[in-house]
Amino acid sequence: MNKKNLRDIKKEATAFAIADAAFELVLERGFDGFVVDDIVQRAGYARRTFANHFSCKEEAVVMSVLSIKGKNEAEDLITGMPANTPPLDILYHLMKMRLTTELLWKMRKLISLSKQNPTLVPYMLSVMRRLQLECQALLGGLYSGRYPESYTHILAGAVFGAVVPLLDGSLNVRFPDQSPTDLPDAMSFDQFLDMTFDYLRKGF
Amino acid sequence: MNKKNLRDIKKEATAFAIADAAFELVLERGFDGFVVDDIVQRAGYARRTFANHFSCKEEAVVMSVLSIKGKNEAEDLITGMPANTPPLDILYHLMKMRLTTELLWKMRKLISLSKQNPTLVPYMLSVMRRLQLECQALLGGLYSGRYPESYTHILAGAVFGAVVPLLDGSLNVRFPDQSPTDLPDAMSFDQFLDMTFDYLRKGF
DNA sequence: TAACATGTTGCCCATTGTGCATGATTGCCC
DNA sequence: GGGCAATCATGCACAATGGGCAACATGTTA
Repeated sequence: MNKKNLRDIKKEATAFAIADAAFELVLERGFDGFVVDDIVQRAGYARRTFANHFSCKEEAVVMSVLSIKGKNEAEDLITGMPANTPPLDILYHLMKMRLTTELLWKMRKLISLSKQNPTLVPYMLSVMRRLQLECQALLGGLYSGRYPESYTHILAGAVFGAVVPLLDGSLNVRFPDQSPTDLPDAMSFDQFLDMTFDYLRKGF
Repeated sequence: MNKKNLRDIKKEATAFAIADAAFELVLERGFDGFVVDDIVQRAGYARRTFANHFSCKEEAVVMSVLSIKGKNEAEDLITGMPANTPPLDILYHLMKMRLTTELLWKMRKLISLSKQNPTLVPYMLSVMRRLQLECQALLGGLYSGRYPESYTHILAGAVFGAVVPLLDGSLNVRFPDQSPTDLPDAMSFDQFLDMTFDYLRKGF
């Protein structure tokens, strides 16, 4: 789609190699337990290369959630659906496809890290927005002309905006990797998603 | 409400003094045209104090939009409305009250600055989230018990999420301080807001 | 294959982040 | 009002970071 040059593939690979190393380190030592040199040493790159891809440690740590490959599957799903499927339904399946168990697990880890390190929060929001732009691009390409551009943008914004409250942990939601017995009074992530889309479908 | 100590008031004052100085400088010289020392020198504080309030230059620059006082008026508006007003309508008036012309003017400036300096984007998102949390708190306090907490959170998330697409300038919307003749084919911000709430009210 | 474009690296240094200690200001309780 | 506790602003010192520049390595294109 957007990436095809071998050069671009390698560039993306180094970025994710560094980001993954950063995520490993933050799990092992906590956010204050390592420096940029530790990241690039583990990933096998130079410190200067780090600055070519990320503006700070926070960004690298958080970007690792995007290294999870759910994008291609999402594209296949989209193209396989009836052409008259409403955008909201497309987006529902897109969310369930893109927000894999592994991605949500990483998210949950980053959420708990954000409690101790609030500097992570802006970059968490940034990652959510990246996911949103991905979905918008898929939606826009599929519905080009049939819906005004503002419609898909507002819809995607509302969907992701509704999910963002999970970032501060204020909602009692159990993520897919958590045991139901751990959080007996929490609703599951799937239930939360269904409820959210129900609101959006029927109106508030 | 949450702030009443003289100490807290002073602390908030220094933060906004620094943030306002940062915003002045970014308008005068562009984001790369000044350093933290320039900010604190203009505001009359020490560099160490800057670090007590902000984690980086980006954060200081964008936080200046929150220095605009629209919060108290918003609270008064809320308490003056009928008790059975639906949350969506409350939120509509809250948005029109809180997103003043001056705030939107600053936002537009920061949006154009973000084109040249993408590092600003995460902190722009963070500011939007701060505004969202403000509104959630007002809503939550007003409706405590009558609606589930998840409802107000999802609603506020959807509303602000729908507004966020304005941040990348992908939507052709004319801000209140712009002349209609400048952007003949753009919809006004008020029209955009009305359209957004119409979607949210009736469902997608 | 040759010219070109771009990613990676090392070097260098201005800028930044932060732990710690200190004085000044404010909150609180008697 | 007086005294103690909490915390804000500040200075210092030093590690950590960001980014310009130039060299080299690798992919791209004609």
